[in-house]
Amino acid sequence: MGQLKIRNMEEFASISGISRPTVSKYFNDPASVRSSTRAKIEAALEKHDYQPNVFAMNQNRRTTKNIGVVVPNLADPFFSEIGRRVELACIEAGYSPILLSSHGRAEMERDNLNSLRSLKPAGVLLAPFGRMSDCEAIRAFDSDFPLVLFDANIKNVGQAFVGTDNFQSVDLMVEYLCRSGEAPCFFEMKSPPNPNANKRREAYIESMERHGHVPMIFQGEGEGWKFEEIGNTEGGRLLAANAFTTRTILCSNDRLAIGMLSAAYGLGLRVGHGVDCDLRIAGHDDHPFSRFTCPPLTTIAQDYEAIANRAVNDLFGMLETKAPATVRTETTFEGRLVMRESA
Amino acid sequence: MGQLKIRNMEEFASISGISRPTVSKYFNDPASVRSSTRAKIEAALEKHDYQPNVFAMNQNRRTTKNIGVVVPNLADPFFSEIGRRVELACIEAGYSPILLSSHGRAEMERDNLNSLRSLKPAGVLLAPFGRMSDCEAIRAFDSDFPLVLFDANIKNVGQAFVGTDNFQSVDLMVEYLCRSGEAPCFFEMKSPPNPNANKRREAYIESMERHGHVPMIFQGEGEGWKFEEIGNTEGGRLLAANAFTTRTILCSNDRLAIGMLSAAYGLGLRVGHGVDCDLRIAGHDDHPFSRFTCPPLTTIAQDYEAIANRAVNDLFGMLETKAPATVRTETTFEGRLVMRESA
DNA sequence: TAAATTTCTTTACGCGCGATAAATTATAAT
DNA sequence: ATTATAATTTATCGCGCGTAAAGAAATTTA
Repeated sequence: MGQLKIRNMEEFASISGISRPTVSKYFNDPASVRSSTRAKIEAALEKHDYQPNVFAMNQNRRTTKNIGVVVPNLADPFFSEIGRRVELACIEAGYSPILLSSHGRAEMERDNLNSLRSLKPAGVLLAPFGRMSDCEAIRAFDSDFPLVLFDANIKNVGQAFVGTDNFQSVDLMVEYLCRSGEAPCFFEMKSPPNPNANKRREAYIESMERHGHVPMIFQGEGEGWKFEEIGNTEGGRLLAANAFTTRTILCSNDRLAIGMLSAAYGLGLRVGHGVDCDLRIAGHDDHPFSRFTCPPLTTIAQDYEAIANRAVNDLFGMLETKAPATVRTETTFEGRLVMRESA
Repeated sequence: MGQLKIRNMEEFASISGISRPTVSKYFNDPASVRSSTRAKIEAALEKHDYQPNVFAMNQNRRTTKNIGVVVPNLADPFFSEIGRRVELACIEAGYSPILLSSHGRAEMERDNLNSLRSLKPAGVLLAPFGRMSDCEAIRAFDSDFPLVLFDANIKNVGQAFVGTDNFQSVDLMVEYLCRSGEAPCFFEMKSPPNPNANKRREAYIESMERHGHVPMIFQGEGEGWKFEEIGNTEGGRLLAANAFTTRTILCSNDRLAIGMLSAAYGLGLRVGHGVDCDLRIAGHDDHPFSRFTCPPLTTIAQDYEAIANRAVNDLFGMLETKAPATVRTETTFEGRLVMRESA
């Protein structure tokens, strides 16, 4: 690397034998300069490892290379997984992702968006809380920055939405459960903090009716994001009271199912699809630990990779075409049935 | 809020009736201006919601308010949990945390540190990979920025280290297991990616010998961070082969234990401390899901909150005193035995 | 080879703020 | 009221880079 410290672009330009404005142009877009000068710059770059001052760049550029990525809760493996992929896709595309978690609190989502404002992001990928969100704040943000929603949709907010088709995925599970045994009860939280819960309930009802069954919905008390605990205590209570009307239970998400599996184990109930089993439990999301529950959890796998990539592509598409206000798109990917032993 | 848009500090200063340098001083440290002028500024602030340009501030300030927080893998609940607390503690103290995950790859740890360089952070909190890390890079970073290590220690790197006392915690578990039954075997990965694994093995050996037992160590093949899978396949293989020399197994961490619990379930082995049980399994870390395994996992709880707070305090302490090179401190917190049903 | 085109250099200015010195004013202490 | 001290104003510079305009140089086209 370099012997002398390079303080600024001026110095680097003179060292590389190119004028500063041209060097500036290079860093903005290497393809915008002649290949011979590009070669000179890159030769100098190898010898002297200089990189432009980020703050000065961002202050003066019309638009930064910052991409905000906001998720409701990084402690939830679903979001840490999808956040990870989004982050990497942004880096790949030459942008600087800024990953922010709202730690399960809607007011922090608002704060995060406000923090992002001052970073003048080129665009933002947001997995909103949904109706818990400060929708006004999000809408305002939408009108100021390119915004793409993922995981949870808000009507007419953002230039695009990318997520999983809950109606398809839940129907897939209901169909499988019905075909392989009893029709499933549905277990969820009474006031769920996560946005897809309502969609899944509706999808369950619709699917059950289509299959000629009466929907059977059971709700657990409890607030916040402690799904496992609620699945354990509330689900366990219902199990112990023999409240479920069939011996097959579809949980609104895997974390509830994990809690309920634990409760079933404690009650000495044998979960699985075998003839010697007492009940079947299924989930939704293919949580990273669902493969290792006892028994392993039958669930719906969301296509993390596809969702992340599509969301990023949708955003970058509008960034590059600079399309001001084209049509808002909604893309949903199908869930995949993952058959394991619990149902 | 404001009617007219405020473009810069100059405008805001004139609106609030205070000179720009004083306003600048205020934003640097509100306590540094007289209370009467502070009141004027804050009055204007309420009416016109202005905030200084972050990029201009960071470009010109000697030191920014940025704090880098680098963890090996946000997908691991341990790090997402401790990262979360560190993040919040930084915000509380008026700094801007920048949370970066190295996604399980040591070379990305290096990249993350390099990215941070250009953000001129006031300080950095790093949970390093340990010997997998590019120690040279970390050392170089250490000499350029205030650095505090947490979770995993590297000799003489960083101004401070904060973590859990593995010797105490493992000893606590070994003692409990010995007193309540057989002495434990130790299960770990042959080449573990996480840095505390070696410490825990050594601690196990030391503790076993102190208790008059011969250490019995079993190692599973496998690379990377798929602990559950390795615990499941490799641990399951050892269980099936009846390879463990006692019926009590202490796993190097909870995620391995979770995998092994799943394997034991599949093998029809009854895990627990009851007289009717086939074996006992214990872990380490009090992973968020350990309460919901089947059976619930007996483990060691690390004091996340204390570690996070202490690490942040250590860093901010040296930031404020501007102590150049005082004594390097190492702080370890004790682990707490969490007795559940698995052992 | 000359003309047309692209790319580069030079020059100059602006971005929004931090920092500082000197002059001024407000507050506290005597 | 007088002095000492602290805080503020005024003025001016610097940070590192983006951007624009005009002319020079290199490249392509005719």
